[in-house]
Amino acid sequence: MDDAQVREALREAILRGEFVPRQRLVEVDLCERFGARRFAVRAALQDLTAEGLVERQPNRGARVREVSLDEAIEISEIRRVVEGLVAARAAERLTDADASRLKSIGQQMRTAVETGEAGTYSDLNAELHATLREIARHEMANRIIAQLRGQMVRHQFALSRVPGRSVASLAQHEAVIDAVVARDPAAAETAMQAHITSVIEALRALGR
Amino acid sequence: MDDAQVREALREAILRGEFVPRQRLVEVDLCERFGARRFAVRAALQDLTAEGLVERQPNRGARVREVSLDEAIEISEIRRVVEGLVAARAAERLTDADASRLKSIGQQMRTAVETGEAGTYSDLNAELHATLREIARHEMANRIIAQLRGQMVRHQFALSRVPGRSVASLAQHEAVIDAVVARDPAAAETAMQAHITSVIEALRALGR
DNA sequence: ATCTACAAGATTGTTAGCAATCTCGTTGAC
DNA sequence: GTCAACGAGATTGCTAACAATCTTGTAGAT
Repeated sequence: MDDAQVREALREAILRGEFVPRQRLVEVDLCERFGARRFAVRAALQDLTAEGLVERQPNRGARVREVSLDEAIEISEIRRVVEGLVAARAAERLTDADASRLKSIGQQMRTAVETGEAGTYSDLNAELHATLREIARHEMANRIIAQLRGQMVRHQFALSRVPGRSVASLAQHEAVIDAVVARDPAAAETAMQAHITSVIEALRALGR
Repeated sequence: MDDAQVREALREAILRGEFVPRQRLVEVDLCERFGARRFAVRAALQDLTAEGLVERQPNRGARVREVSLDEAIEISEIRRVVEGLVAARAAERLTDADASRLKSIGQQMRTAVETGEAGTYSDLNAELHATLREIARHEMANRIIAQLRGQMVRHQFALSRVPGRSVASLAQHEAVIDAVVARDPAAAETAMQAHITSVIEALRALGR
């Protein structure tokens, strides 16, 4: 396994909770776990450190970096403005096929909420956001969002378990879809920002 | 010199134009240039690759990454929303001392434009943006802005040489200062976004 | 029982050198 | 003259091993 593969595998392992915040990431253990040599493991650790998923201290090795609630809120504030930009741009670039697709996702989300399928809703949530990014085709925004997402996974999990969260977010997602499909960039941006403001508020409520 | 020092030195060298876009960054030459061993140079190259300043291809080494005009425009679009967030937050968090400082910078900028000191204006421009970031204290925004800045330096240089650019931007900067000092977050955000929209337009004009 | 000192083991940081790959220049064929 | 093949040199990728640093457990003193 080369360093890019280790990096991908380790990132996924962290995102899925196999390695938890503050956990030591011992090189020799990672070599065994991923079937790689130290060279590749060290390179992967360096990259994941640059990404903010891992922290390293000289002579003391690497740990999964813990993202505080305050930091999660700041990250969400950045997401609010950047995903607002994405939504606005999607509204500008939308094709008819895109519109159909967004409507379809919206309908599936409503069904998932009505039938109480939280996992499906969560998947569709991710799919909606990804679709907007595809439509918008703003490379730099995509890069930033991808990077920030890795750091938020734990808090997102916590949020998804808040009762009523799906119901609340459904209306917001639908508003985003409606505005984008209406090809109204300003409304799309506003709707997306309102949605993520609601995420921020829910995060703040977690801290109380 | 350790890898952090090489990274800083190499970043600075790239930003100041010692190494130009597309230029090969040969490890052994960098070792000599920075008085470092290959280990440190390779680590620095890896980090600067993650930062987007350098690109590396397997077995073919590293080059200074060229940032296209299109990418510069996308970067500026991100800056527009993120620096808008910073301006709004600065407006919320401003102290009286902060206000005095911003006003002082604004006055110096006006003087620089009136006396035709483009270099001074450019420095003050950077200082204004940095001061807003200090006031806002949004760690994640600062990180993103710092990273994007490194990638924009070449296009910023091109912009600063556009005749009349300083005069045009002075009014915009003053509008930002006024809104922040007035503790009006929405106006601050709008003013900052208008300023960077103007940057984006100037960038687009460079391509024609 | 608690605290300190020390040594052993664990782990990270780095080196020197070799293997692998690419680039470029030269030569020969057409 | 152009193009292809080959070899030498340049450069990157990686290894094995050693040095440096930290952590933990044990023994001894109080």
